[in-house]
Amino acid sequence: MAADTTDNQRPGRRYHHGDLPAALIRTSFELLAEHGLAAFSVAQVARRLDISTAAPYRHFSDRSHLLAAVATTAARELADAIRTAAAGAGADPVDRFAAAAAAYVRFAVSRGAGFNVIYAAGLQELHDQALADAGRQLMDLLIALAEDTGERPKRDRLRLVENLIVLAHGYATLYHDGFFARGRYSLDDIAARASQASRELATPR
Amino acid sequence: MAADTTDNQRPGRRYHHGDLPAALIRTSFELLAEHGLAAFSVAQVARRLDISTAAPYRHFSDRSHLLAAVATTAARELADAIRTAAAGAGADPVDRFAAAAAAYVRFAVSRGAGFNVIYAAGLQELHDQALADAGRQLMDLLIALAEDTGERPKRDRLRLVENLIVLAHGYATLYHDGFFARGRYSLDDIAARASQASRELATPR
DNA sequence: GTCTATATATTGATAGAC
DNA sequence: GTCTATCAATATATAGAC
Repeated sequence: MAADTTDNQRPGRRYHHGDLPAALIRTSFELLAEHGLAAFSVAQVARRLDISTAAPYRHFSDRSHLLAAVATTAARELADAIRTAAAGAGADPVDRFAAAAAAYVRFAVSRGAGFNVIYAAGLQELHDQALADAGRQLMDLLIALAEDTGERPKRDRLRLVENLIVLAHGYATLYHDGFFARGRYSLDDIAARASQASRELATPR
Repeated sequence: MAADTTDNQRPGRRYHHGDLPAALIRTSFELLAEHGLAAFSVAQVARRLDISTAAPYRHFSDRSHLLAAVATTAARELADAIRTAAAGAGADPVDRFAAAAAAYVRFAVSRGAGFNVIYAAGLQELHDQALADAGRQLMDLLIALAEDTGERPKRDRLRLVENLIVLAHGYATLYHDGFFARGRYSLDDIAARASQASRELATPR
């Protein structure tokens, strides 16, 4: 893959940052949204910030620890986005549940980070408490939204949460990977589809 | 990432193949199932086959053309698997539709290739006719299965196909990425969940 | 805290011997 | 058709100068 023109390393034009850790996390989101988790590299983050490739390692011991910080931020911001969407969807629990699915799709596509990053395989081994807590709170939020949609056995409630996650993540992933590109769907279209399918699954019958 | 112990390159133990192109495709599926599309490399395929890294390029001009051959095989075999599953599910169109979702999940997880590979962004630019045909036939099969489930406007039928794809691909992807690992779900559990959700969305209400 | 420079690994891909 | 050898990129990560 050719380097972005904005990532060219030009010695002599480097500069210092007031808050490099925050800048690293912010730029990581940009690259995740553009190229996905698989293509994420510390070196590319550094290039885009016009700093040396060594600089990030002063603040994060390795690639995984930077990604863990990104994942923690993502989990918190995603939970906020879902809370805001649910609050704006009114009083009907099914409306709120469906709004959560749309919010997930928009967040995952625009920021490049969803459950794949928050629960990424390599990050669980770090036993990062902040990440574990943020992930847990995100799950608890989704479970609460599912429970509100109707009386169900606990197992069915959990499966409803699972359905929302899979639908929203599936739409976001396939959209990012270009599967829907030839259909000329916009991000709003995709979010609406995930939302509608979640609504149908959540509606008692 | 450390190389697999089975991928160690040991000069002196190399051998020739009767049908290297077929072996390359077969081994590519193995690596896709283990590490996913993002980690796929021609070099690793060669290492596992105990051949030089140059050998594959006698049969496929570059990485993309090898992947296109893999994707074409995947599309055909996936369509076969779905046809077989539908045929074994009986006469009820909803049963057949649900069986297709389960078949997709099993295929995508066990072979490492689903819509993400068949419709991978980089492969569309090759304008490979065999791949395009195989992908089209796969889609036509899913559309036919969706149409059989009930009278619907064309737009709703297409969205039902889309829902199946997203659900099945989402379950397969998140399972492969380890999201369901801590829940101790088996592949059969995951396939059943994708199937059940597809069934609910396909059931007229 | 950031830089330069470096060590090491892996990749995609090619040239030329056999 | 396969091998050896090699090149240019790119990656992670570290040592030591400033």
